[in-house]
Amino acid sequence: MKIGELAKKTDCSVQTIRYYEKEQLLCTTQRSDGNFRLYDEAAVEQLLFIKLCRNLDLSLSEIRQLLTLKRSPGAQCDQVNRMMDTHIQQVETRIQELVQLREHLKVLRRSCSSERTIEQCGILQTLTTNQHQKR
Amino acid sequence: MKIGELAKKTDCSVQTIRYYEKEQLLCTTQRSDGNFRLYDEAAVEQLLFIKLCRNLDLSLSEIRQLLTLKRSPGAQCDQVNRMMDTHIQQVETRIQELVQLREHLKVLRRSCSSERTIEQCGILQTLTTNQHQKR
DNA sequence: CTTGACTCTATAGTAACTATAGAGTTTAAA
DNA sequence: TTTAAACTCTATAGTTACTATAGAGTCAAG
Ligand SMILES: [Zn+2]
Ligand SMILES: [Zn+2]
Ligand SMILES: [Zn+2]
Ligand SMILES: [Zn+2]
Repeated sequence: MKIGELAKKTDCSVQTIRYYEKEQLLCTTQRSDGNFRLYDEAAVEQLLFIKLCRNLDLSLSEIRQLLTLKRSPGAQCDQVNRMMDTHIQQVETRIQELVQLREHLKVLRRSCSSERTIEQCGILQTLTTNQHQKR
Repeated sequence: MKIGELAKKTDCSVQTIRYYEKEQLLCTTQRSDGNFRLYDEAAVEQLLFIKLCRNLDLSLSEIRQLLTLKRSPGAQCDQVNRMMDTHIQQVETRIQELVQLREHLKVLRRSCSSERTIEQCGILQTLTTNQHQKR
């Protein structure tokens, strides 16, 4: 199949597929007489694997590692598991950062109501005068 | 004061300050005879304001809008308030996405233990065989 | 008068795409 | 058979908010 069909089957844009090839996530394929890329079912599988990983927010570099690991089926699982653990930890940290941020934003938001002018704006005042003015 | 002192006072890198100038978050300043940028206290204030906004994850474009608004003190607050509301909503959404993602990752992680080989890896199997294999 | 610390501009790199431009290829209808 | 539409190719630039150079100029102290 040609790249357009692969794109449709995997719900992935044509440019993204070419990008993944350049980034070594998909190996270079056969080409037709007219220099069009030709793919088989294995390519569909691989691209779907990549998409699932991206949905888990794994980076392209991490996915590249996973693909390499898949090619040595006798090796131990440790690396895969460690990658997952690290990744989960990062997501956890990010969630906590965002929860804190949300609280900051909500407090700030409460410092203003709609009927004010910019001059009286509680939000802008807080952001401006915070620690460094009026002692 | 020169750019290095401003950088120290605001805990902001010299390159970032120059970048903010290019992006119109800081206006172009006076220059010394030797073409060095010269700043006053107002610049310190403004840069600290920008930093606080960045800590709230506001984009440079949003901050640019806020700075513009600050310059028309008679106008109404609506725009500021609307920007905050939108921003809070985005953070909320992102938190929910990440919480879901975390659950996915945890389930996936549980499908493997350390003593396995890649071939038996529950994680890789799940990612590979998901919907599209085995009917 | 030279050394070192500072500053200047311009350019490239980061991550993971997305969006062109300009050219060639293939398929189908007219 | 011509021609038009639809597809594909490569190469390049843009996105965000910086960071990191290179190569040159400025300034103060010793
Ligand atoms: Zn990760
Ligand atoms: Zn307000
Ligand atoms: Zn926002
Ligand atoms: Zn495993």
